[in-house]
Order: sequence, then C-alpha cells, then structure tokens
Amino acid sequence: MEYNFRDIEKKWQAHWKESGAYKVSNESSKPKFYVLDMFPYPSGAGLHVGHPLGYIASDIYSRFKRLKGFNVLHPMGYDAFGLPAEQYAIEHGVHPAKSTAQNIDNFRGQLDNIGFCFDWDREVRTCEPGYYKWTQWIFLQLFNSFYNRLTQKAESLTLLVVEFENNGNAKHECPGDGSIKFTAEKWKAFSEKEKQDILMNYRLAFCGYGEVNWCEALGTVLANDEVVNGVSERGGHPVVKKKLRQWYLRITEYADRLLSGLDTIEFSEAMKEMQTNWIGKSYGAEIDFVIVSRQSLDVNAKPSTHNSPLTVYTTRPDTIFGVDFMVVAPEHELIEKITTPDQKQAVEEYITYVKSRSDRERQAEKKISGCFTGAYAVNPFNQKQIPIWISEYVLAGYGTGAIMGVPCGDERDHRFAKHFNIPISNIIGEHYNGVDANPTKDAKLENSEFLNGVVMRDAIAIVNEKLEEMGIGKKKVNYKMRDAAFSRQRYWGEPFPIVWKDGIAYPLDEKELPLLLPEVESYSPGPDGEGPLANISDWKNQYASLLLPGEGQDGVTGGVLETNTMPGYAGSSWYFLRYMDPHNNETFCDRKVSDYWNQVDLYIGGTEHAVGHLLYSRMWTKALCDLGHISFDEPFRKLLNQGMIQGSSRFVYRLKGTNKFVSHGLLDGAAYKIEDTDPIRVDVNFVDGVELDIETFKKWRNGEYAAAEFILDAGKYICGSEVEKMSKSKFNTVNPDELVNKFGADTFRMYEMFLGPVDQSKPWDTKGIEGVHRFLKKLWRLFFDEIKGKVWNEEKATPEELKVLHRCIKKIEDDTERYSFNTAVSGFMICVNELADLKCNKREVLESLLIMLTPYAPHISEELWGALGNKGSVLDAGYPKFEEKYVIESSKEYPVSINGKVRTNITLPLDITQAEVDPIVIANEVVQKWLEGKEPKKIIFVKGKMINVVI
RNA sequence: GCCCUGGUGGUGGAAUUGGUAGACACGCAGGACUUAAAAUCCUGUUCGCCGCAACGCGAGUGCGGGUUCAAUUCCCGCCUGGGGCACCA
Repeated sequence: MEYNFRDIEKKWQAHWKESGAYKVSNESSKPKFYVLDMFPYPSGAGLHVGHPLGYIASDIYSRFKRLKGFNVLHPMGYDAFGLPAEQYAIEHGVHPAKSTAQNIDNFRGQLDNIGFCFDWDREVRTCEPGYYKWTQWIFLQLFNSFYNRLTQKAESLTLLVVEFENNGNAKHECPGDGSIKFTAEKWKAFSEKEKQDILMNYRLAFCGYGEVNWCEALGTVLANDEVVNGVSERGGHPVVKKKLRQWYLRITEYADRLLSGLDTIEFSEAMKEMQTNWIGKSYGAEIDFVIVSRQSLDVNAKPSTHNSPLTVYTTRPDTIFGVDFMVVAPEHELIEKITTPDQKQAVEEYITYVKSRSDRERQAEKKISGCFTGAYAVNPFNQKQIPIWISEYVLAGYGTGAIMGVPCGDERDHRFAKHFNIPISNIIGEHYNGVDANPTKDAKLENSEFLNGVVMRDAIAIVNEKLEEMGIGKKKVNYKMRDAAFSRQRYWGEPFPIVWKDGIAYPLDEKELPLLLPEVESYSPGPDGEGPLANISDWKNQYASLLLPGEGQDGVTGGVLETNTMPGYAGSSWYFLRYMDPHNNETFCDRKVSDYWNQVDLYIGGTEHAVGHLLYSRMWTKALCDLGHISFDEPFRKLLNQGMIQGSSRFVYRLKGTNKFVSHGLLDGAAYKIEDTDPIRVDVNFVDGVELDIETFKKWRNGEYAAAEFILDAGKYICGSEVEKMSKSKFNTVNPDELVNKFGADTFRMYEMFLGPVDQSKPWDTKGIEGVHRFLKKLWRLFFDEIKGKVWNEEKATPEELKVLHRCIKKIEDDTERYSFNTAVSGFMICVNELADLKCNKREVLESLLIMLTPYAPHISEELWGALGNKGSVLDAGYPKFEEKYVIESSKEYPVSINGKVRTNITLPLDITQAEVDPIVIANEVVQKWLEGKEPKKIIFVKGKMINVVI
C-alpha cells in the first residue's frame, strides 16, 4: 500500500464538504477564536504560489486552535471592487461583474485544491448588493456624525445642531475650517445652504476639493499606478494635477486615538512605527511673517507691505535667527500676490514644471530646483529681510505649505542654500562645520540676540511665548496624515447614497439601500472629470421626484445622485464584521454576534497594507464603536505580517543584432560582454535551477526562438537570474495547481511553510519540495509497507520512543504557537526520522503524531487516523498533552571553551554547582594542555549552557 | 528623498537573540539494492592548511570599528537586496 495522495486528498475534501466539517456556529460553549486572512483581490491572473503563504499559515493556526478546544472562525471572501476589473472592461468590453465572478470561480477552485478549512457559507464579496448595502449604510453613519473633541469620540450630528442652536460653535472648533465662528443667534439666521456648508466641515464623511491626476486627452482622472513618468500609461498622454470635488473621511480627527490605540494591540514594532510615522504627529509653532515686495518693474520703487502674512509651520522655532530663506509650496495661494514683476515669468514657468510632477517625484528629486519670488519676509525680532523662494520639495498638503529655511540646522535647507548661493547664518557656533548641517537641539545658541547662550531645546518655549505675546505665532500640533480621499471618478465601486440639490448633499434614507450600481453602456468617463455614472441620466435622476428633507419647508425635489463611487478600501474597512453575520438583512452585523466574536484574534497579511487598509479599518471600527454599533474599538488584536514571496526571474542573453544566445557564465568580458547582449526573460518553468531546457525554449511563444543558436558553457546553457516581484509579465510566476497536482496539497502546504519564516520575504524556489514529499512518504511507511501492508501495531512504547514523541509535542506546540511554522515542519521531520531509526510503528506514538500533524497536513492525517481504526474525525481529536517526565535528562554534555573558543566537551550532572565544576574542568586533559601549567584567570559556568575558561 | 525591513555554506534556512554557528531540507559526491530505471537505504558535504586517516590548527554569519570571559545576537559608521510613500489592491 503506497501513499496515494491524489485519491486520499480528493476523498477527504469531498467528505469534509459533505459533512460540513468546517461549518462554524455563532453559539458555542467553547471559547471563541477568530483567525482572519486579508481577503484577496480576485485578479485575472489567478493565484500564484505567493498568495497561499498567509492562508496556509492561518489555516494551520485555525486548525491548531480547534484541536485545542476553541470555536474557531476562519472565513474567506473577496475584495471585489476595483480598478483592474474596470480597466479590463474598457479594453475588452466585459462587464466587471462578469469578469470578477469568473475570477472568483477560478480563485475558489485553486483555494479548494489546497484544502483550507474556510467556512464558505460565510463568504463575502464586496461588490454584491447584499454586502455594499451595508458599506453604504456605514458611510451614512459617518456622514451623519462628527468627532466631538470634548468627549474624544464620534457623535451624531443632530446633537451638534442642537448645540449650535443653543450656544453656537464656541465649544466645538470647526475641524474643516478653524476660522468659522458663530453664535446661536447667527446660526439660526443662516440659510439652509449656509448651515449645510458649515455642517459639511464637521462631518466624518465630507465633501471638499482635492487634487487628482488629470489626463486631458483621456478626459479622465488617473490612479498613480496609471501614471508612468508623468504621462498616462495608456496612450502616453500628459497628466497634470487638477482640483476636483471629492469625498473624504475625516481620519485626522482620529489621529490621536489611532496612535494611542497602538498600545492596546499586538502589531510588530515595525508596523507600529510605520503607522506612527504616517500619522506623523509633531509639536511645533505657526509663525506669521510680514511680507514685503516691490510691485513695480522699477528697481528703485518702494517695496510695499502685504496684508496677509506668510504663515510657516516649524518644529524648531528656536532657530528663528538662523532663517536665511523661506520656501513655499508652488501651489501656495500667496505666490500670485507677492511675486515681483521681474520674477513673474520665471515663477510661472517653474509652477508649470511642478504641475507635471507627482508628490513622490518631488520629494525623491535629488536635483535641487526652485525659484525666487522677489518677495521678502521680515524677521519679527530683528527686521532682517528674508528672501521667499518656491520649491517643489515643500508640499502644499503639510503644515501651512510654507517653511522657514535654516541651512545650518537642516540638511535639505543646507543643500538648497548652497545650490542657490544663499548666505548661511551660523547660530550654533562650532557645532556647524560649514560642510554639513547639524540638526542638534543641544547646542547653545549664538548670533541669536536675546537667545544667545540658551540651549536650543529650552529656547523653543521661550520663542513660542514671545511670539504669542506679540500675537504673531502660536503653538501648534501638526499631523502629516491627511484626511482620506474617499471618492473615485470610476464605475466599479459602491455608489454614494447621496442626492445633490442646489449644492446641498442629502443622504438617502436607509430604506433606499442598497443604491444599486446600474448597468452601463460604456466605461468611459463623464463630463468635467465625473465618473461613468454621470452619463446615465436615468440612473442619476432616479430620485428627482423624491422629497428631500428641508428645514422648515415641506421638502424639496429634483435631486441628482452623486456620480462618484467609493474607493477600493471602503468594502475592506469593515469586512471582518460581516463574516460574523453574513446573511443578516436587518443590520450589518447583529450586536450580539459581534459581541461574541469580538476582535479578530489573529490577522494575517502583508505589510503593503501598513498605512492604508490597516489605518482605515481601525478608524471605521473606532467610529462604529463610538456610535454604539459594536463594543470594541480596535479590529485586530494581533497582526502577523507574512513576507512576500518573490519571483526569481531567469534571463537568456542574445548577442545584439544576432540570434545567438550566450550562456551567462561566458559573459565575463573575455569573449563576450554583457553590454553586447539583450537580456531576455524566459519562463522559469522550463529552467531547471539555472540551466535552460533548450528544446522547450525553442518551442516557446509559438516558436519565436526556434532558430536560436546557443553558445554553451560546458555543454549547458546557464541563465542569469534576478529576484523581483512575482508577476505574469515577468514569466516568473509559479502556479500552485501544478505543484498540488504533482505532489499533493499536504506536501504543498508543508513546503510553503518549510520555505522559511512566514514573516520573511523570500524568492520562490520549487527545488526543495521533493524533500517534504519524501518526509510524508516516510511517515506513511511508519504505518504501511509497500509489500507487507499494515505495519503499525499495538505494542507498548519504550521510554526512548516516548521521549522522541514528547520532545516533538513540545516543539510543535511551541513553534506553532509562536508562528514558527518552518521549524515546526523540521520538528516533524526529526521526529519521523527518529521513529524510523527506532523502528517504532506503535499506534500509541503514531496516533499523537497524527493529531499534531493535522493542522499542517490534514488529508494524510485524516486518512491514517481512520486507518488506525478511529471512528471520528481527526479534526476534533484533542491535542496531545506534553508530559515533562518523559523528556527529563539527568546530565548534559557541556561545551568547554578556552578564551571563548570551544575546545572540548565534558558531561556533567545537571544539578552540579560551580564549586564542583571548577576542579573537574581544570583536571581535564585538553584544558591542561591549553593552560600550559598556568592557573586559569577565571572559570565561567553557565548552568545548562556552557563553560568558558579564561586564561 | 523619506519610512520600514532583510543580508549566515553551492541553495532555502536553524540557533525561540549575548553562551557549542550551520539543525532540518535541497543540491552534490560516493556506496548498497536492481538486468536496468524509479523508489528506498547508508556515508560524506562551511572554507582553508597538514594528513592515508584520526586528531589538530586557522578563518568564518554583508563590510569596517567597538563593548564583553563570550557577539549572527548589543553599540557606532558604511555597502547592499526588498516593501511602502496617500487613486493598484
């Protein structure tokens, strides 16, 4: 009887499906445990071997917890709205709903092959009306709420309106525009439109204006991904930034709670650091500078003083006397007013240049660029005139969009000053060497008038106080994080349940949800940068006769639907809640059910979501909690980041202008140079290691290379290789289906784990999979012999065998618990190797081994479990209990080092003391040899570890 | 540019992070079984030196310094691969 994995896996997968083995109930006497994967976007390319890495890890952990007696929720679904499906539709005319459904079917088939224990009855798809109804509903909750800074939580907007009617907004500073101030009387006097405009500045989901990548030729807004080197990926048309009306989520109001919440959850320190840096809380000051500039071409004309000051944000007000220039963002609204006539043209040209550049390009640019406006800011303390420049490295979205340049203390400012020959003032004496800026806070200030001699750190408060006295500055907490853009001018996303009438956004009534996405004829954009929905007048006017709520009126009609759609992260911000109660039509998730399942106990996914999805879903959870819909305000108790499986691409090298391919090893410059060749990627699936299968290559791509000639190295063609992202276009993807078919799901699962630590990125290499497959065959032979058949027996286990078993129990349990799945697989191998060496085929030992193996290789475990005569499923067999008594040793072989280098070993009893050790060590022959008759300076004895003799 | 992260034999990795560097696999080499192959089993395998071998010696965890009885692990400075940077998901 041999290990026939194909039949075994098919049989048990069908059986588990039929018996509902993975169905999870919302009611159980067992403790709950919620294991979640980041759900996939169902792309047309299907799964490659990188996708299942996290799913296998979570599957193992779920099964492990189940064996340990938990009621485990382990669901799966699809993040199904998004740009790629829409692009596919534009190119092929296939409706996104259709291509998405096909892709999902394909994914599902691939996932099923691997034998996951998902409860598929709970599947969610974010693009289905039954799901996005509740995405829209949650949007309305955010729309109808504001963040009460006094109570530090989201509250209903109706409470705010009552407050305005009684007290105006004195207690509630307007987060959208701090300059909005009004009394109760004024509030009551406002028109409906004025009131609504003010309320929009408070809403957690609000409408405003923001910059997008605008492609005039395509008449559409482009995602960053669709812009390559400043032009559109499709067609290569120019792309500029343009302001459009956009929806936003006021995530900045949650900045502090998103920071403090990190203390309550188990994310890696790196992840917490990334989120902290993204939020970017800083303490500084805003300082107003008077601006003077000459508004005439006549060089002798008197400069005029401007009404509006230049407001800069700085974290270092202490360096105020070191300011040698100001830099404002090219988008800054003052530029137009302050630029002098002689600088006008240069400034305009520079702004045009910047318009074509993305924020990223602007920050990454090594070349320093900028333009002088001709205007000056006046230092309030010594009246020094400071030139005002514009430069792309200052972004409009952060702080006030203007900074003060202190070259001696800031590296970027320093480079800027050097580049434009701006004289550098030194305010830190010997701490500045004239070559590099020094960002210290510990130097004593010089050339700083009333601050001379004061340590910079202490000067900050002094300057702030003075500025406040003078009424030209105030302390300010700033965040790098901006409010989250929440609308897309696209088709394939959730429609907003919002009706516009006379510039007022009216929310649809809940009973109108879901607001269905209509069928469209074409996916091309609507007019003026609107999305495709703007072209469907029937759809957008469907509520034209609906009575909209109007203050003190009978209501208004004639509203037009919002034609933007929501972004991809809308549906993924709350999906973990829907899994709990996926079929509920009354609410997004029954409160009793969410109280039971509560937080996700283990969330597994890649770091690429560090600052997107993981911040948004944290915010949504906090808002839902504040509004009383759920009882917890952090969604994920523990996050495990899986590493990325990279592709290892293979290259062949064709001599330029020929059809000759040179083996990689020969490109050392002796006969051939790599520069004389065109490197061409070849499909990794016909390269064995680095050796090319020439015959297959010749047949590849319909015989494109059929006539190729090869210059071989020792009879072989050796390919070059490079590690990069796994992608179809790079011919480096490996499909799990083929591996599962060849080796079985159990082998595949264990091999993915064996590859290395789950949280580490690594290139895929199929080569080692044989070793894991051999291991499973070896395990099988502990039960069945090809010739003899059954070999397992009922004999009693020896102490030695029990030692092997219990060492394994401890190892597997510890390793699984700490997500060290690769070492656990090695632990299984060691155990099976040892049992084989001991010729142990005893049921008593093997049975426990099978239970431990179940999370990793469920099919073979279930099969052998049955073969041992067990009635029930191994899925619910109790986890074996580790017993210390079987593994206790009485002595240990200590390594003995001389000056830190191991020279010999001595076996000593475990309970020995240092005093007893010393003479034994000194008496040792090898130690004697190294001592050469001298006394050791010191003998270090670390109990249970090692001995070191210092000579 | 900014933020995060990794670098250990021919290869993936181990050492649960101050305490025997290279577990477990892959690959490779040699051998057993076989008419043969597959499968399986056994032996060896960090590098260098001496040697028939055992033993022994030296070097060694990206590079250069440092702390320590002891450093893959801690500190400082470099080099380099990967991920993210706000409309891919």
